[in-house]
Parts: sequence; C-alpha cells; structure tokens
Amino acid sequence: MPADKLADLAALLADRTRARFCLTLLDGRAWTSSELATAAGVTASTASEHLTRLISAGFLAERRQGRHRYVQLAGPKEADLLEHLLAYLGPAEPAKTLKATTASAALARGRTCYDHLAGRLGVAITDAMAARNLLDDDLTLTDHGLAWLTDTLGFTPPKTRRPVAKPCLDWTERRSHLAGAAGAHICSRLHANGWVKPIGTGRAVKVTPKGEKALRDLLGLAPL
Amino acid sequence: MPADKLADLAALLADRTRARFCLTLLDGRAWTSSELATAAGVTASTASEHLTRLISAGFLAERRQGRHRYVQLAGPKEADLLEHLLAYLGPAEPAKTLKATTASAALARGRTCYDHLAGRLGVAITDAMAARNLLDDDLTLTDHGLAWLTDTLGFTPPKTRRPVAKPCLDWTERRSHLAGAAGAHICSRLHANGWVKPIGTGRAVKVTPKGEKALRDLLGLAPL
DNA sequence: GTGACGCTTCGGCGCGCGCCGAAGTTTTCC
DNA sequence: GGAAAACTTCGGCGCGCGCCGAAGCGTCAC
Repeated sequence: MPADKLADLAALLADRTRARFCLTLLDGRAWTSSELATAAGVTASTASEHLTRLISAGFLAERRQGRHRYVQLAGPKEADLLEHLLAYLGPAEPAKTLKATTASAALARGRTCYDHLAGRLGVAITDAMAARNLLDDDLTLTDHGLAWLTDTLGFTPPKTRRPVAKPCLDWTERRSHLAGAAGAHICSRLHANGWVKPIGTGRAVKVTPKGEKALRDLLGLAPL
Repeated sequence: MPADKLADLAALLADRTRARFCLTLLDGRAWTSSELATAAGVTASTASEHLTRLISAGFLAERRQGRHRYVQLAGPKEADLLEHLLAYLGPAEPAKTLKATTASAALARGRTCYDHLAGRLGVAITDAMAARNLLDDDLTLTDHGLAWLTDTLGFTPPKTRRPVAKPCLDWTERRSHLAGAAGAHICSRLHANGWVKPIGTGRAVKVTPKGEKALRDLLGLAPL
C-alpha cells in the first residue's frame, strides 16, 4: 500500500525536533549529534533517538568518527524533497525583528541549498547560463555548456549515477535553479575561488567584489 | 519557526488513513465522507474527524451538499506536493499478483493526476507538444501553442491566478508533464471527445481507437 | 591510569492521537 | 409525520511517541 509508505515518510518529518534537524542539515554539511541537539533545544539522549530513527529510515546518513557521530542528509533527493515541502509552505512570514529581517533578506539574496547555490543568486546564474545556451530547456547541460564548465571551472562529470544537471525548486524565488553535479561543482568552485563567502554561520552567502567581477566576465551577470 | 510549520504539514500526512484519503483524492474528483471511509477501511466517525483536520489545515476543500460532505484536494498545489512525495518514494515495488500487475501497468501507461494527464500518456503528449514548439523550455505555453490549443481544443486561458501551463513531476516516469490550466483543459477535452476513457474506477485511463487517430493527427503521436 | 567527553540505552512519565460505538443532528425519502 | 441515510459529537480505550535523567560504554586527552 503506497499510502502506508507515504504516511511513514511523512511521520519522519512530523516532529518538531526531527524537522529542525532536517532543515539544519539542508546546509549540506555534516553535523554532530550534540550540535544538532543544542540547535534544536533537546537533550543528547533525545537527539540520539531521533537521529537513529532518521538514519534507519535512510533519510540521513551517518559517519562515525572517533567519539563523534557525524550526520548529514542522505543525498540530494532528500534535500530536494525538503525544499519542495518548504516551497509548499510558501515564503516565510514577514520577520518581526530587524535582525531577522536582514537575515532573511540575506538568505533570499543568496544561499546554499544542500550542495549548490540557491536564492536570487542561484536563479540568476541559472538564467544567465540558459541565456547563453549552456543549459537546455529542462536545465540539462548542453554540449556547449559542458565544454564551458570544463574550460572555465574545471568540471568533470562524475562516474556515479548522479545527474549532471537537474532543476531544484527555490522556495523564495519559486523558480528552478541548477542542481545536480554541475550545480554542486559551481558552488564549490565559487567558494574555492573566493567569489562567494558565507555570511555568519548559516546558509546565507554573499558575492565578493572579486566574485562580482568574475561573474560579470564569465556570464555577463550584473551585481544583484 | 519554519521547522514547526514543516512538522505540522508532515503530521497531516503522517497517518495511514489520512494518507489514503489524500492519495484517493489525487484523482481530482470530489468524494463524500463515507466513500472515503469505506475506501480507507475506517468508520464514518473516524473519517469525519480526519477530514475536519485536513480541511481546517487547508489541505482539502469541502462542499456541503444536502446531507453529503463532498471533499477534494484544495488545489493543484496540494496535488503537486503529493506527487513529489510519491516521486521520492520511487516507483512502487513490483506487484505480487497478476491483477495488481496489470493494474499498476495500466496506471503507468496513462492516468489522471489531479486534473491533468500523467503516466506515459501525459509525458508523451507533453513531449510531442514540446517537439512542435507548442511548449517552451520550462513547459510554459508558447504563443504558437496557445493559438494551437485555442483552435484545436477550444481553450481559453482562465482569468484566475492559476498558471496556464506548468510542469508536474511524474512519479512513474520521473519526468515532467504538462499541468496547469492548459493541462487540465487537455485532459477534460480528451475525455469529452471520447479519446480517452477511465479504466475501472481508479485513476487509470486508456486511449480509445478514436483517440489514437486523433492524437496521431494532432500531434503525430504513435500509439503507446 | 584517570578524567572528561560524546553518545547510547533504559526506565518512566505524560500527553496526544487514532480508533470505535453510541447517541445526536440534519437532510432526504416515502 | 415517520423512517432512513449521511454525517458529527462525545466518551472511552489503548497504544505509541517525545521527552527527560540516570546509568553505561567507548574514545580521547593528559
């Protein structure tokens, strides 16, 4: 019965603490059990039980290292699903404090989504690539685009089953942006080149002056 | 806190009975409370409580008519979300009985998804339209496509906020197909013209001989 | 070794959910 | 009017979940 599987899946996320864990992990990084516990405001024992449940359901992946239990989303599929659920909920309600306002504005401007770029920045890059015929109709990479990525950013397609390029829905922009191996590569290269930098400790990123120039040169992208 | 909203949303679907309700309603029709109760194998009182919960959360819409309480998905957004969750779960495990096998094969061949066509049929129509430049990159209707739809199928874009054309993810084909007002219109016209017919009582549909000819004439579509 | 640290396991508490049957309300049918 | 049908409300049952604190276990630092 598919309904039962659906209910089981939903039940995984139907708890405030587990939901917080998953949203926290949307930044694509691996967190330790205790970090997640403090972030969600529960004790270590509670967190441990939740993590075990999420992991044995295959939604999270763990990597034990010494006395630490590192945990992250099992893969892009899971990140995708979470983004879709957030997209259904719609843009977050207007923030009440000044601090929260600037924080959410920063998030909307640019952020990482699991392992690729999202927000206005992610959408702008995707649009610019599509305008230059680097991306196809359905956000697959064109031959031209593959060559471009290889030349400019040293991209080599992975041998794994992971799609090279695929759309991911943006919950602030309500638009598709580039995910998949290519999206992840772009994100990591832009970080490595110092073209984008994380703002604070969250998922928000900003484009550096150097990055603005590079993006203009490469893609004709105007500063956001 | 967005995590709390996420948890609340997930909790809506985190029950076998409510999940069955929602999947049943994916056919886009309105069902009465008691129909859903028998379909899910619970008593009327239980069904009533679940429906109240789903409705007050805004996930379902109700229309009271005499002594009946008709209920349906609140809108395309909800259908979309359900399809995404099903897509995450992946293709249903191989059926064990012959009857179930033919039933699921029929579903994969063609079915309604909320109010438009899905399965191989839905994807094939979408692809054929894209190949003829009736649809754009991101599955929006081209000017050419709008004219074509108006001429051949008597389509007029709605005045509502509903998108004329948008992609919907197919959980059997893992491909996008045409949803939105245009997708809904195509589905209803194909039914009205007798080009497709429901198989049994579920969401599966088949193309009639008349429909095969018409689809070949209109879109160059070979029989599936 | 000794202690601190990170995590897990266990027992226990309390709440809330899902279910039912019975009784009540509203509508329809005759 | 009376009876039947569709649905709702209520009381009650039982289970399971989420939480914690305490105890236990492996790992790291000194």
